[in-house]
Amino acid sequence: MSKAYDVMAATCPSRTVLHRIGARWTIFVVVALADGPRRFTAIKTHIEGITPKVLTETLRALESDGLVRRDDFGGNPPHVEYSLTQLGRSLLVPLAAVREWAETHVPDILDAQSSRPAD
Amino acid sequence: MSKAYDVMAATCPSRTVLHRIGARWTIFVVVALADGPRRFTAIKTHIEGITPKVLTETLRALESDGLVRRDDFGGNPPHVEYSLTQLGRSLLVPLAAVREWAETHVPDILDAQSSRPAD
DNA sequence: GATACCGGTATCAAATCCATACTGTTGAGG
DNA sequence: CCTCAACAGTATGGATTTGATACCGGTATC
Repeated sequence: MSKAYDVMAATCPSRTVLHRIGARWTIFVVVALADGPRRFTAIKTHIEGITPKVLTETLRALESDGLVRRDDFGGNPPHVEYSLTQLGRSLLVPLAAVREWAETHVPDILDAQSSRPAD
Repeated sequence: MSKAYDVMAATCPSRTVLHRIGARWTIFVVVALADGPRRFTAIKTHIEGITPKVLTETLRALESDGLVRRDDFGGNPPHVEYSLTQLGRSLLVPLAAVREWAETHVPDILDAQSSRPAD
């Protein structure tokens, strides 16, 4: 079985995909939507420190990639819900693993940053 | 077992860690080193389109985080090898999954980008 | 002498990110 | 009526990151 796409090739579409995933806030947003739909403000509150501008951009990008769905319930005050699509949920699997890795290995990295490399 | 670190907390060190992982080229470099040590130029060639400046920065960052080791064999022409540390190899596991996801789901995303979102 | 190899730097422009303030609409409180 | 808050964002302008391109030193080879 040969691969149809190779992330290392400059012209491969998978490169674009990976860059999107690697965008600064993508992983946070996807993980934030892991437990179900959330409203804009809820996401913003949940992901501490994200600015509305960047959150909007990230959500729009994820939406156009088909990872996130935006449901506007209209009315007032505005009511918009964001949720992961099927595709988004499938991405959640590897991203949750990355998040877990990050939370698990914080001490190792803090350690490495403050000491001489040994390994 | 409760979590010691929470990526969603603005002040949590895991946030920094995750941002590093999410840095534009980190995943490419880590994956590029998956099969063993490589020299600077080899990495640069392998990851098409990365510039030397960015590669240097990424490698230095990964090195200071203890994910990559830099071995300088001196001599001339220069001979420097980069390899994953134990910690780096452990990160490879989730990152390889992300890479795989990217390569697998390219069609879905291209599709979503060109059509109206339907979920 | 000219050129290539290797592992990077230097320089400057462009894209992205961040902090902060502000918008429009409507309902509630006074 | 006037003011304020809630929600989902925009606008602005500056800081940070990224990227493109050129260049460096030392050796070996042509």
